[in-house]
Amino acid sequence: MSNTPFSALHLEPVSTVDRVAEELRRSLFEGELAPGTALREMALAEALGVSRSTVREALGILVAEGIAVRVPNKGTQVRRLDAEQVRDVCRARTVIETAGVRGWDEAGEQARDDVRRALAAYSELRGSDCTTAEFTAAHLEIHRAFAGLTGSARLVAAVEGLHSEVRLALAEVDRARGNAAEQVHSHSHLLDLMEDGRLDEAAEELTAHLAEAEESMIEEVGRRSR
Amino acid sequence: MSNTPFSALHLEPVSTVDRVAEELRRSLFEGELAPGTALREMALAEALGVSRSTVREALGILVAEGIAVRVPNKGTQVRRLDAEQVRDVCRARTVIETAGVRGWDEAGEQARDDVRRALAAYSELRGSDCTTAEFTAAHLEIHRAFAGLTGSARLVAAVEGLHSEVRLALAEVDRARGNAAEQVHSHSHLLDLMEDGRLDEAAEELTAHLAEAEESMIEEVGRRSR
DNA sequence: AACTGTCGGATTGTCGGACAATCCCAGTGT
DNA sequence: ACACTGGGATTGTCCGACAATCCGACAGTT
Repeated sequence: MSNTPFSALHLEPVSTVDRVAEELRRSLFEGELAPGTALREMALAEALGVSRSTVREALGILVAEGIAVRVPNKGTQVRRLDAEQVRDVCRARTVIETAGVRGWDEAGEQARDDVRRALAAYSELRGSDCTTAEFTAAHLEIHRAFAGLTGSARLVAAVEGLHSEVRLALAEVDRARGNAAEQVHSHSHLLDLMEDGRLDEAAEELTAHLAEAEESMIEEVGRRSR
Repeated sequence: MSNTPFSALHLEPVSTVDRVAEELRRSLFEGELAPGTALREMALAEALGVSRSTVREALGILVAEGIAVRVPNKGTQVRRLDAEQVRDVCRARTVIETAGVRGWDEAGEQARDDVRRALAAYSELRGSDCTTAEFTAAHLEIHRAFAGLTGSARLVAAVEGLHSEVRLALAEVDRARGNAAEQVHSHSHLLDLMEDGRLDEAAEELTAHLAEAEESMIEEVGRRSR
């Protein structure tokens, strides 16, 4: 392992395509672009001041992430989630995240600390003014940390993809914020259980938590489709 | 649910990009392109008789699937797996596939039958002449069916992505074929356990099976890097 | 000899334009 | 009410171009 004094340095490359993709994500999660909206390549290119090729590549990324769908010769549009798909997402989340929770003991100290940090950041965020999207992001960061307990970068990546879809379904929903205090308490309780080594109880609690989230998401997509 | 007499019909659209991506996959899994090989856009475009744009988009797909990596301004190359990454892949597989096995009872009859069918196809394939890649594909199909038991299409997709990396690591390995009889027996035993409702034992067995696979994969990538 | 600066070739990232294939829709005819 | 037809819009793919960046070689400095 190379142990130069610059090991911690890292420069992330940001291409135009990346910026376009990021801007689209932001717009989607913020709810500016409703599910089902057609993402025309030309229109986006002109709006963003880039070429069609660039937009096209960025759209490819969104499709790969699952937050947009591309129908051949028809175009790309913001993914539309029905109840069945929401169930699918939540089932997948439950599998991965509970695996993480159950692996608390074997997880590295680093991973465990990620959970604590994410929870702390989330509870501090409450009250301060921030976008709904930002609030959701902080919440999902906790669940990302749960996945991190598995010690598998690929499972973390998978969960991140699932979270993208969650954010899509929750875009512009304020109700998540309404019971913020309750949410913080719930997660904090979850962490306590893990710290106490009561992992099965924690997994059960997490499953219930996700089921609850699933319910409100289904309710939300139902409201939207009406 | 629309129940027309044509419900089973489905025409998959195959674009040039798709064909290029598929051809690259085939070549990778067949071991013609070793890990670390640089995938130059121009060279590929000329070799395949398509434009650079098309190749570029296809490469983007491979990158999204995780079987190639793109370094900005440097290019795309076949993913190189070290021991740590193989461990990561196998950990992820274990989490998802054991979840499927444990969910045998709740899984639909359809999903359970997929497992039986995949196993049957695998055992029939043994002995007949076929590519190593085809053999591996049939084997992984069983594991895909395990993931299918979770009832989540997204987990299945995740496992398929993982399997792509597995095939990358196993490219051109004949040893998987050597103990084919043993492999078939192992999976068949696994299915018996599930049919008997001894799910915990099955999950344990699967975990051991995957650990074994992990070991031989690590051995393989070690041999290659030497 | 080790380090630094410079140059040229190769490759990528992004752009603009082009054109056929395909799709959607409205209008027409029966 | 249904089938046909034509036009406009959009995508899929191609081509050519150029700046930015990277890599290796080579030369210069201490």
